Amino acid sequence: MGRRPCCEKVGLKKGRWTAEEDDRLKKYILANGEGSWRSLPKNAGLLRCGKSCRLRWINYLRADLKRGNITTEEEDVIIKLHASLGNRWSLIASHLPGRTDNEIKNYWNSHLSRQIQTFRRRNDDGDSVIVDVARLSLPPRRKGGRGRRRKEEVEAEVEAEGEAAREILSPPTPELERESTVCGGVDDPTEEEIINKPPEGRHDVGGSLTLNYNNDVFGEDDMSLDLDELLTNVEMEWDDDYAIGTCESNTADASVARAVSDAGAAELDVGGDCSSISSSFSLDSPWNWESFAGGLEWDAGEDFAATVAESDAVISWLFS
DNA sequence: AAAGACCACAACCGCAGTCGC
DNA sequence: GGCGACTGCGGTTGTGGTCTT
Repeated sequence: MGRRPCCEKVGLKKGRWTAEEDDRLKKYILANGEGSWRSLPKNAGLLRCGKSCRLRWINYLRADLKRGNITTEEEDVIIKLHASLGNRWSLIASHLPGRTDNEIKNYWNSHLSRQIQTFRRRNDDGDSVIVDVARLSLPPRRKGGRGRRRKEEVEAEVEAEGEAAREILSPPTPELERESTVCGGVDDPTEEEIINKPPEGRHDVGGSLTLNYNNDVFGEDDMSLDLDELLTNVEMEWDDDYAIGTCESNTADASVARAVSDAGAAELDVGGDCSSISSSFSLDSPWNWESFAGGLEWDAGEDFAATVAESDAVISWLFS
């Protein structure tokens, strides 16, 4: 026994909407308001499924939709939110006025995921435990529901999620307690080398960092999240305009994204199922571990108090 | 100029959450 | 509490336009 179709499909039209259908739907909704999608097609004189009408209105006909390409700023927001929220397109869209979840989903699938996939590397012999720290504190997904939610409910949810998103976008910078042997055993480049070296070529940097999370949620005093594998091999490739970060990791779902600000600062995001770590640094000066760690920011979720107990890096510069 | 490949985006489909009866 | 109706969401597919050969 199959599922009952969402609406009677016999005789219903599928495929692209015509201008006349758009006009009819738009006029009906402007006159009668949204909702009652099941009965809407019949009342509006459309040979379409109610779901199709809803999609058409939400993704195309609504007056508050923003047209045009996704801007760099919007792309930045999408990358950051996706690193923390995953494929929760509607939630991501709620932070981009005038953009729909479908639009963002399409943009991600056709642009961003490919970019990121290009720089993603996997190490098949990894057995690291995946701890999705950032997502643990998120509210559960809400799906469906009959009728409209009360306005207060919606506002409260948007506000709560907005707070979370703001924290993700600008997390507090933790105080780093660096050990004295940060560059142990490896010769740093001289100041002259740094000054004279143009921001191009290849900088290979190896480092490790351990973060300890005080975790009351799991009833453990101290849950250690070892990021050694995550940051074992970070390679920076310089371009005229931006830096691209790649990361080799045993963590199955670690990913790296890049973002560029107008000021010329680059940002390396290490996201995915291992919390979210990012560091900003200027392209005007050569990249190094100190500047990366100095600008280190992360989002550990509101239920977690994150402290850096140990930070340890072995650095090597290989100028090509 | 034609054919095939590729890409972007619109639209569809099925699942799942919530509500009213 | 069970069930069906309704709706929102995310994955997937289809289609038209553009680019490449």
